[in-house]
Amino acid sequence: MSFSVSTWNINSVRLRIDLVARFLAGRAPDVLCLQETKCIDDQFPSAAFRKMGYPHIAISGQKGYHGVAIVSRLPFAGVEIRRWCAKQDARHIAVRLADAAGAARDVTIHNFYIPAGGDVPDPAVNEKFAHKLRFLDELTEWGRTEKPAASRAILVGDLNVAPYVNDVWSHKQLLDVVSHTPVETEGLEAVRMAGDWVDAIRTLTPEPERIYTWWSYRSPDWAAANKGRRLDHVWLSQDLAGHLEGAQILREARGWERPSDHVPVTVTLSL
DNA sequence: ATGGTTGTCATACAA
Repeated sequence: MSFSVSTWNINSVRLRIDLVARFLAGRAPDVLCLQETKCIDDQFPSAAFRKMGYPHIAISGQKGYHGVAIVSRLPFAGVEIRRWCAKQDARHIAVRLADAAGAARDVTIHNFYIPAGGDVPDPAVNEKFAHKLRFLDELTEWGRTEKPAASRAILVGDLNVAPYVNDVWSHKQLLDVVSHTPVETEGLEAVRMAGDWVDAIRTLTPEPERIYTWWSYRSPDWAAANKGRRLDHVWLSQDLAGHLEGAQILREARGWERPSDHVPVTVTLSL
């Protein structure tokens, strides 16, 4: 069985439900993980997803900010929502796929939206950056103590860190820019190592090939300038990494009408 | 060195 999971920071699921429909009609992943849904659970467009063939829906929303969701063709056996850094932010949701999911049964999918961290990369003067670093530390501790990737697990999301040299358009120019500072890139690497996760995208496309999943709205001609960053990730537990078949970063979605600043990332496994 | 855009909700804040 071929199993596919996508992750997409949609920057308001209500505003861009037609773009989600276009993506699902074309790519049809088994599971889609969304970040920055920006609405409370009652406002989530569940009916539209059901109509598109995604009847299984797990939501952790909040008013105006953040918000994550997982929509699926395959049924869930359980849903877990965790809170981080002693805040109520909706930045994580996980599902376990049910026996009825066939070969994908018992796969757990964690969907994260790590704090962006504000503009100034100094935790002493920027509380948002301090929060981001604390979040990374908590994730490392989570990986070390709870072993979330001990078996059949996938971690996806907008991790808001471009960890490697060729995950940004200019390593040198972004060393002091939030998302690519050494404390963040080393922090995310610590998270990955502590959990024993495998970076699926970089396994298929190793450095030094450049990979981006996000282009700022502030660049007037994003495609020509191509000043992107790889902020969106798919990580696999070791036992699933051997089943990795392919990946797709849908760059063209950045050029759709009224786009998100992030594009969908899809990984396919042979289970 | 600076300002550039977007969404939500209310005219500020987060990204």
